[in-house]
Amino acid sequence: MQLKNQVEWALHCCSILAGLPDGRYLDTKSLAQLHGVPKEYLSKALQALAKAGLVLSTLGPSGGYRLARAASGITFWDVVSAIEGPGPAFVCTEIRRNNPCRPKSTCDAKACIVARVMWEAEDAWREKLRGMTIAKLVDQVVEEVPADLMEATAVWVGERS
Amino acid sequence: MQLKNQVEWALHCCSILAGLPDGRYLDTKSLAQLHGVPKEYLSKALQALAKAGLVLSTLGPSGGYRLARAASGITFWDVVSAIEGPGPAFVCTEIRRNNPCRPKSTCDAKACIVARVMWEAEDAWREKLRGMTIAKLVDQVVEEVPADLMEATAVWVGERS
DNA sequence: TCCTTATGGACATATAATATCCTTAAAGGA
DNA sequence: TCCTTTAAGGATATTATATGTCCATAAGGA
Ligand code: FES
Ligand code: FES
Repeated sequence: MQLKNQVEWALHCCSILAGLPDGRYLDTKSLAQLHGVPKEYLSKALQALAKAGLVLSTLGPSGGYRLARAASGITFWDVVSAIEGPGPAFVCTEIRRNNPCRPKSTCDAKACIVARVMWEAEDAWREKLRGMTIAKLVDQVVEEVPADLMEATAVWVGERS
Repeated sequence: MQLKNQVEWALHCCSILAGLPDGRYLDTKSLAQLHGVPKEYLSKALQALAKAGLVLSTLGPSGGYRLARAASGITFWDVVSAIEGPGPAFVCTEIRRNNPCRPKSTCDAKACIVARVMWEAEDAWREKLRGMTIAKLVDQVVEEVPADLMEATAVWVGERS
C-alpha cells in the first residue's frame, strides 16, 4: 500500500503556485523542471487538481496554472483526495456473509465492526490532513528553507510566470 | 491507494482464532471456507502473521494456526503491518533536491516539511490502530452479532479445531 | 497567421496485487 | 514403519494499477 508519487508532486506544486504573483500563471513545463519530474505525467496530476477545483488553468502563451482560491483555503486532504480519490483505503468485501453457518435471514444493519474500526482510523488520518493548509505549509517552508534558495526560486518562477 | 484484501481476511481470521479452545489449532482450509476466500492465497497471509509472531503454527493432522499470545496483546496495527509492511504509505522521493536553483552545498538537515506532515497524519492512523486489540474486537462482535450465528460458528469451528 | 499552452484520449511499460500450483518437511496416527 | 495431514515456501500465471509517453485538438495571445 503506497500513495502515488503524484501526491508528492502535487503538494510541492501547490506550494510553488501559492507564491505566484497575483493573477499570474505558471506552466506545466516549469513546474516539471523545478521538481525534476516528467512533464506529461505531471500534467495528469495538475488536471486532477483542476478537475477538483483547486487550481485554475489558462491556455496560450503565459498560460499555465494558478491556485483557484487562497492558499489558506486549500488543505492537504483536498490535494490528496484529488489525486488518490476520496474513497477509503480499506475496502470491505463483506466476507462475513460467506460464513457457511450463517442463516439466509441474517441482516447486516450496521457495517462490519472490523470495517468500522479501520474507517475510524482513516478518519483520524483525514482529519490531520484537513487540519493542514497550503498556507501553513508555505509559512513553514519560509521558516526552514535557506533564504537564498527561496529567493533564487522566486526569481526563477517570476521569470516564467 | 488501497489496502490489500488480505488485511480484511487476516483480521477476521484473528477474531476466529481468538475464540479457539485453549491449545487447539484451526487449519487454513477451515479458515478459508469460513470466509469464502481462496485457501492458497489466505495461506500467504497467515504465513505473514506467523512471521510477525502473531500466530503459531503446527503441522500434521489437527495442525493449523492459533494466536501466539492473548488477544488483548494483539492490535490492529500488528496485523495491518504484518500484511502491508510497516513502512509509510507516503514515500518521499526528495524532489526538492531537483530544484535547478538549488546550490550544491544545500544540506537537508530535516526531512521535507511536506513529508513530515504526511507522516504525522499516518501516525494518527497508526495510533488509532494500535488502540484497538483483537480482544476488544471480539467483545464488540459478541455484542453485535446474533447469538445463534455466534453459537453455530463456535460449533463449526469446534468440530474442526 | 503562427506559436504556445492545456485537455484528453490512446498507448506502452513497469510494478504490485491476486491467485494457483507444486515440492518439501514435519507431525500424528495406524 | 508407513501413510495421511498440514504448513512452508518457491515458481509461475493473471489481472489491476501506477507510471510514463505520444499525439490530435482547441483555445489564447502576439
Ligand atoms: S466483512 Fe468486511 S470487514 Fe468484516
Ligand atoms: S521532497 Fe519529498 S515530500 Fe518534499
